[in-house]
Amino acid sequence: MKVSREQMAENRRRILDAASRLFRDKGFDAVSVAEVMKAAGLTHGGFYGHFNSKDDLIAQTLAHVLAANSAGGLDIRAYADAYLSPRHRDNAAGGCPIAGLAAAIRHQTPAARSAMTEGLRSQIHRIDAALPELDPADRRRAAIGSWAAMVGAVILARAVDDPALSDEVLEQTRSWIDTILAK
Amino acid sequence: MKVSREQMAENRRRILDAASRLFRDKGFDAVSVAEVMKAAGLTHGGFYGHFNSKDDLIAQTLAHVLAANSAGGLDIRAYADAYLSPRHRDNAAGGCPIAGLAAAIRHQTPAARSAMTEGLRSQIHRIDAALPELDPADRRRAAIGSWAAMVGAVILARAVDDPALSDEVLEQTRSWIDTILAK
DNA sequence: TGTACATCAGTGAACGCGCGTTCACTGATGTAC
DNA sequence: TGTACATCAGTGAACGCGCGTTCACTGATGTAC
Repeated sequence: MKVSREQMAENRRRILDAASRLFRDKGFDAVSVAEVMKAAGLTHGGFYGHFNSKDDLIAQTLAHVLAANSAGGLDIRAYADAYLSPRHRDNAAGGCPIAGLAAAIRHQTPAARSAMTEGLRSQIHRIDAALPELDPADRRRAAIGSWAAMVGAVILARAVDDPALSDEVLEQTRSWIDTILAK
Repeated sequence: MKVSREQMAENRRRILDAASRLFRDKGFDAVSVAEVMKAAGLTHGGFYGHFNSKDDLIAQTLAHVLAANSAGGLDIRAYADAYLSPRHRDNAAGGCPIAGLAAAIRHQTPAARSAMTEGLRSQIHRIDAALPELDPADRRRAAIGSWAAMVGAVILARAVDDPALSDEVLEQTRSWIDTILAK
């Protein structure tokens, strides 16, 4: 049955939020349209009233979640600590969409790639802005280098089945970045 | 028709080589068993004479390709240059299986995770051994930190649709690692 | 060494299943009067 | 403000397709004599 305009807007938001968590948790391919709609409290048939296709959902979900994650300034030390924590590693569904989905973007549509590119650009800019003590050239290099290390460490820590090695990857990367940024 | 024992062993090797390239290029889900067999010059029906399932193929392919990629010592500077080159970024099919597949391992079987864990362990050890000028604690930290940055940079460079940003991610990460290891 | 035949790697049609997508239908919304 | 009705968001059955997997069959291999 028809619902009010506000209800429809809220349903759309719930679909995007559910998709965002499910995609980060299980990957694009392993999540079905029906699963997303069920998690949003709807049935699968209504999906195409909101999106043109699953690919469209993927692109819009990325834009949605990357916008939400790129707000505000940050304290680089505290940010790296939280990013490289076991808590973040174990919470892919609610964690950084770049760490969770960047590797899968290669096989997605141009719209999805474009959303990821803008998310990465703004994230690098945020980290750059959080390193005021460095001069501009070093700053950009440190922003990109430390961000690559953070993303790589979380991906590797999540891939590994040995908890000790997984913890070590996070801890050593955190310590490495700390040491360098403190130099 | 039946083939000789040597031919069968070669067929098995060709299946693993084809799977290794296809998985790195397109991901586990996007490659079908039939596609792998065709790339190996066989038909899909014979697949189950070599492997128990697609999951079994994935696990054995990982062990196969990670073993091939972990042989020999390395010169860290030259290795980082090649790893963080546009050539490596653009050659996922023939490139590092950790950069190409680590993020997808989370959703695979325990056997596949275990193969990836051993591959990562041996790669960290190789880099560690390539840094003899550092004392042991710094060495391990530098090995893990720089490896995380290399893997992260290649994944990010492959995700991005802007060639200039993609090149910059590689170049700045290379420069960052160089600067640190030269300190 | 030569021959007969049991073995078994590879073939290709067929299966069942889950997926993305479509569509006829329902009934609450919200507008025209 | 109240009423009649056109609109349309959501429902759930159904579709077609590609996938992983199975299986009866083929014919070269390699062993027993």
